[in-house]
Amino acid sequence: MQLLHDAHLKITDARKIALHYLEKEARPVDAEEILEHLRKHKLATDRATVYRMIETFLEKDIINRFEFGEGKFRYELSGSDHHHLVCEHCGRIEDISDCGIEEWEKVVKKKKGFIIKHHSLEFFGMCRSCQR
Amino acid sequence: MQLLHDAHLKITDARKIALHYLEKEARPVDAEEILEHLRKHKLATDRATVYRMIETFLEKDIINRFEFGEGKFRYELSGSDHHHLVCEHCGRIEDISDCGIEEWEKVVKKKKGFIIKHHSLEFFGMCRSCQR
DNA sequence: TTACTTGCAAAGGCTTTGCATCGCC
DNA sequence: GGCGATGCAAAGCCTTTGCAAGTAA
Repeated sequence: MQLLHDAHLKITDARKIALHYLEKEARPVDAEEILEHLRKHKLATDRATVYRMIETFLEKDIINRFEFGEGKFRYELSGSDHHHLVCEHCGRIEDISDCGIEEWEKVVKKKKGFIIKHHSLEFFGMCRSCQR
Repeated sequence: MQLLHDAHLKITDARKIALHYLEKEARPVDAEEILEHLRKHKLATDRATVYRMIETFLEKDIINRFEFGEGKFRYELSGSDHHHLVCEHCGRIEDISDCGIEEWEKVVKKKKGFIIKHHSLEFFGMCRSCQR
C-alpha cells in the first residue's frame, strides 16, 4: 500500500488489512473493532500488535484519534478537518465538515493570546432515523 | 450546602469538601485530584467513594464530564455553555464561552436532520505564558 | 543481514462493583 | 430506624511494556 510505503513502514498483512478496514468503514473505529476485523481475516493478531500499529499510524499521521465520552479512543483515517454527529440512540457516527474554526482562531488569539494548534468538536443528539 | 440539599442528597463531609474544591478550582479536575484534596482535609476517603460521588453528581447535573485526550475524564461544576483552551505545554485549562452553537444547530438540523442535544468543543494549543 | 514487527505474558491506569458497615435525616 | 453513603477488596476495561522470536526489505 502506498500509504505504508510513503511512511517508510514495512508492509505487513495486519497493517494492510487494518488500513483497508479503516478506509472502508470511514467512521471512527476502536481498537477492538480493528482486532475483530483482523481475526475475521484469519489473522491471529494480538491485541498488543493492534495498539502498536495504532501508535505508529498516529505518529505518521495516517490516522487521527477521537473521543466520544466512552472512556476509550476511536481512530479514523486522516483527512480534511471534520467533526462528528454521534447519535445517542443508535450509536451511529456521521462525519460533518467545515466547522468555521478560522473565526475562532482569530478571536481566541486576540482575546486570550492562545494559539490554537488543533481542536475537537463533536455533537451528540439524535439522528434522523432514530427520530421516527 | 444548598446544592446537595436541593438535589435530595445527604450532606456528608466528603461531598461538602469535594464540591467546595470544584467551586474553588473552576477548571476540569479529575477523580484523583478530588481524592487528593479530600485526603489533605484529613478525610480517609476511598477512591470508590469519589467515583460514586462523581456518578451521583453527574446524575443530578451538579457537574459535567469532559475529555481532553488523556484517557481519563475530568469534571467541572455545571454552569453556562462553555469550552476549554488546553495548553499542551503547561497543561493549564482555561474556560472560554459562547461558541455560537446555535448556528450549528440550525444548519445540522436542516442538512442532516440531526437534532443536537449537546456537544463538546475543546481547543488545544499554547497559552500566552508558554509562548514566551 | 538487520532493523523493524509481532506474539505472549504481564502489568499499569482509570473506573466499577459486591458486600458489610456506618451515619445522615 | 431506615435508607442512602462509605470503606475495603476485588475485578473489569482499555492500553502499555518487556522480551524473545519472526520477518520484510
